[in-house]
Amino acid sequence: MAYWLFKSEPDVWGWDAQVAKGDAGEEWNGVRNYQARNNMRAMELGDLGFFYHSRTGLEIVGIVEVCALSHPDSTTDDPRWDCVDIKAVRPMVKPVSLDQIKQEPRLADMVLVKNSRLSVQPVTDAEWRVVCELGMTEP
DNA sequence: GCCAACGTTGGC
DNA sequence: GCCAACGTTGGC
Repeated sequence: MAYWLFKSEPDVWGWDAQVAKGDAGEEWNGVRNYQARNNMRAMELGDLGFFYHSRTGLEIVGIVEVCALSHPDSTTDDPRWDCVDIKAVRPMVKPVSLDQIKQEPRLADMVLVKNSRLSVQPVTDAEWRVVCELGMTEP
């Protein structure tokens, strides 16, 4: 069981859109970066991830679950790209802002801080617990 | 809206 | 296989 972080611009695909998809979930498509793709290929059913709003918002707003293993990305014919499906699990009771994350010493090594451009990132168990604590939600 | 950082592309 | 040029991302 591993933890991840998914980034999206809320204007394009935000938490509300994800919630609207319900338990069926939705393809996390459109990723055209090898590192991000490889992270998705490593995911297992039931893995959890944070849902982060980039550009506008700059905060972790909810928790999602991987509900389909990596498969071809339906938005392209290019066989290089595939993606998992994710579904919304629950919102953060209190969204966790990038500012908070940067100010929390225990989160200093988060990929979000170190390599903010990677759109699908791994999160360690320890980081997961700290962010859940800040977000006042169950780990 | 700007621009630094990063990833990808393509000519050599 | 190198690296300059280019495109994209995302915090500010």
